[in-house]
Amino acid sequence: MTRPTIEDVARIAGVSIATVSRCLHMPDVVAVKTRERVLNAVRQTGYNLNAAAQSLRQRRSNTVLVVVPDIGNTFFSEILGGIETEASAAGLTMLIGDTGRSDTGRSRAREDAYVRYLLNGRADGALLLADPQAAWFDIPTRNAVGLPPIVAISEVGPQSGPVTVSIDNEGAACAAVTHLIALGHRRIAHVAGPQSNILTAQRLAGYRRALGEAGMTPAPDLEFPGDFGLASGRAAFDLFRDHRPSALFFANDEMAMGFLSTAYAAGVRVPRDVSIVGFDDIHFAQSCIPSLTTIRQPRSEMGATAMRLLLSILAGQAPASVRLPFDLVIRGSTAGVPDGHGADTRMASSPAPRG
Amino acid sequence: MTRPTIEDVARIAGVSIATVSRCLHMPDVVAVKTRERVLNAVRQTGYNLNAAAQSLRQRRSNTVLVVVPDIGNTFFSEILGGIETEASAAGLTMLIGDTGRSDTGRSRAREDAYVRYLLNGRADGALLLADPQAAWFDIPTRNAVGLPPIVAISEVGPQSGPVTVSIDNEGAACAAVTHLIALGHRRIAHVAGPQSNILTAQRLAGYRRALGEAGMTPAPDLEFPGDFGLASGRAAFDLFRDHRPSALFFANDEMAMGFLSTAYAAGVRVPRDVSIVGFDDIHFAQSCIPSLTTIRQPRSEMGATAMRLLLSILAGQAPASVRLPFDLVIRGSTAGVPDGHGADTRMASSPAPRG
DNA sequence: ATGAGCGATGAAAACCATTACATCGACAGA
DNA sequence: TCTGTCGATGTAATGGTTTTCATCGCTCAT
Repeated sequence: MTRPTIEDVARIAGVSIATVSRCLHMPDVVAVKTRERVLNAVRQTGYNLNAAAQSLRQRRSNTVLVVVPDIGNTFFSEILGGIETEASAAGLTMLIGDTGRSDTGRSRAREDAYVRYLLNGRADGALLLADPQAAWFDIPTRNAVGLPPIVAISEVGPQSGPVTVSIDNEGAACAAVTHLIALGHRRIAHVAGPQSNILTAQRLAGYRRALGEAGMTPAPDLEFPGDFGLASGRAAFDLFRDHRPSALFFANDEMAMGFLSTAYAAGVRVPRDVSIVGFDDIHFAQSCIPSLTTIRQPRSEMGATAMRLLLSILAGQAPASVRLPFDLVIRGSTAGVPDGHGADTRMASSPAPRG
Repeated sequence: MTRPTIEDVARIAGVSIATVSRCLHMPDVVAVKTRERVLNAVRQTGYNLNAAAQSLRQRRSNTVLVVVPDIGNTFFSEILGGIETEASAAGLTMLIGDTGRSDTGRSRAREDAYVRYLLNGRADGALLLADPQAAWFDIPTRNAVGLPPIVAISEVGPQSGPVTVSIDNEGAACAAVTHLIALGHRRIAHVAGPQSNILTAQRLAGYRRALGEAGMTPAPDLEFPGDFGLASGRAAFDLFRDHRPSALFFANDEMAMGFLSTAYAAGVRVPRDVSIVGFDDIHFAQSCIPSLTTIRQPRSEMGATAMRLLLSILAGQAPASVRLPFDLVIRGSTAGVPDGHGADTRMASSPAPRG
C-alpha cells in the first residue's frame, strides 16, 4: 500500500490533477460541486501532498532554519517561542538546528550541516542565534550564490551583516554595574563569558564603562574568566575568596547560579556578604535562593521581531536592524555593602555615583 | 543570478549530468581525471544540490522529526543531544517540533502541523517525546496510509504503540519515596504532574506503592496537585503549610525548585524542616540550594537508543521496546525527620542551619 | 446570428536530481 | 581476428506537484 498521489485523487474524483491542486490551494475558483467530489476523494484516499514535490516545483520550502548554539540553554527557548509564533502565523515551518556548545569536535560537523541546509534550499531563510561572523558560518556563505536571507539575533557585533536584532549589551552591563555602584559597592568584580563569544567583549566593556563613569579604574584582577557554564560560576568563587570584591557582575545567569550554590555551601551569604548580578533573566533566576538581580532581555519579542524582519525581506522589502530595550530586574541578590567591608579597599573611594 | 543546477555543472565539466551525480555520491566509479574536472566545475559554479529534487526522486527526506512538548524544559535538551549524535552519525537531519505546553490554543495548531509533516513525507520517521496516544497525535495518524515509523520516548503508557523507550517511572517514584521512608519520614506528600500527562499517574502509583509496601495508607490530602511548572511548586508550599508533611516527593525537579525558593523565603529550611525529592535531575538540580535529591533518567542514552531503534526500523528490522535504568541521586535536600515533628510544631525556632 | 467575455476545467511543461539500462572503447583470451 | 568482459560514461525515464496556456460551453450585448 503506497502513498496516494494527486493523480489517484484525480482519477477517483473524475477530474484532472490541476483541478485537485486548485481545490487544495485556491478552493474558490473551482465549482462547488466539483470541489466536493474532490475533497471526498481526498478523504477517501487519505491523500497528503508530497512536500518534496511541492518545494521542487515552487522553488521554496516554506521552512525557516533557526540555528541555536545550545538548545539546552534556557535563554534561547523563549526566543524560539517568539519566532515560532510569527513563523506559524505566516505558514512557515521552523527547522531548529543545534550546533552544540562550540569548541567540541561534534559541533563543527553540525555547523557544516546547517550551512548546507541553507545552500540546499531546505530553508528559505535563516535566523541565527549566533554571530554571523563566526568562521564556520561566514566563510562558506560569503560568496555563495543564491544564499537565502539571514537575520542574526542577540550575538551580533558592529558589522554582523545587514540585519540583526539585539539589545545594547554594553549599555545593559553598564546599567547592572551602575546599580551596584549606587548601592555603595566599590570593589566590583566581573565574571566574563567565553573568549570567543562576541557578547563577552560587549558586557565587559559595559562593566568597565560603568566603573569609569563613576570615576573608578577597572582593576584587571577583578575581571574573572568564565564560560557561561554553571561550573565556571563555581570556579569564580575561588577567585572571589582571593580578591574579596563586595559584589560580582556575571555575564550570564547560569554562572551566577553556580556561584550562588558554592557560596552557600561555603557559608557565604548573598546578599549579606556579597551582592550578585546576572544577565539574561532565565526562567530559574526568579527561584534561585536568593532570587537573582539580573538584566532581562525581551526574548520573545526579539524572536518575533527577527522573524518579522525575515518575512519582510522574503517579501522583497529593504531590511533594517532593530535594537530592543532591556530591563534591569532588581531582586534579592543585591544589597548595600556589608559592614566593615572596604577597609582594605583598593578601588578606593569616590562619592556615590549619579544613581 | 540564479542557483546553478546539476546541468550547469555538467555543461561546464563537459560531461553528462549522470556523471556529475556519480561524482557526488559514488566518486570511486568515475575516472580520476573526469572527477577532477567535475569537482572543479562544482566549485566554480558554487553548486549545491537541491534537497527537494533529491527527496522527490529518492522518496526519502533523510530527516527525522522530533516532537517535543516544550523545548524550554531543560529535561528534553539532553535527550535531544543523544538523538542528534546518532542521527548525524547516520546522515539524518533532525527537524525539531515544539508543540508548546499543552492546553494553550496555539499548541493545537502546531500539533496539527507536525502530524502533517509526517504525512507529508517531510520526515522519514518520528521520535515523539510525548504520549503517542495523545488525541492530537493518535487520531489523525491512526489510519493514515504510509505513515513513517515512530518511536516514543519517556511519556509512554502500557499500550503506547509498538516501540517505546522509557524508564520504569512507577519503580523510580517508589524508590524515591522509599528513600524518604528509610530516613524515617512517615508523613510524605506527593506533588503530582498535570492530569493529562501519563507520567503523572505512573509516578503517583509509585508513590502509593512505596507507602503501601511500608505498611502505610496513602492519604488523599497529601496528594497535592501540580503541573510541572515552577509556579505550582510554589503553590504547593501553601498546601505544605496546611498539611504538614515532613517530606515531599515532587513529580519533577522544576516544581521542587519552585517550592525550595518559596520555603526559603518563608523561613522554612530544607532539609532541616522538610525533606524534598524531585524527579529528572535537570541541569540546575545540582546547584539548587540545597542541591536536590532526585531521580536521574539516562536522558542522553534514551535519546540515542530511540534513534537507533528508529534507524533499525527504517532498515526493515523488527522493533522492540526498551526500558532503561534510572538512578536515585541523593543530594542535600533530604535528611532525617526533624525533631518533634508530628506535634503541632509551628516550625519557627530551631538552631541555625548547618551553613 | 455572431462574437466577446467569462467561468470552469484540462493538457502539458517545468522544477532538479537519481538510476536502470544502453553504449562505447579497450583489452585479454582463444 | 573475434568474442567476451569490464570500466567509464551517456540517455532517458521517473518522482509529484504547480502553473501557464488552451479549450470548451455559456451568456449577453450587438
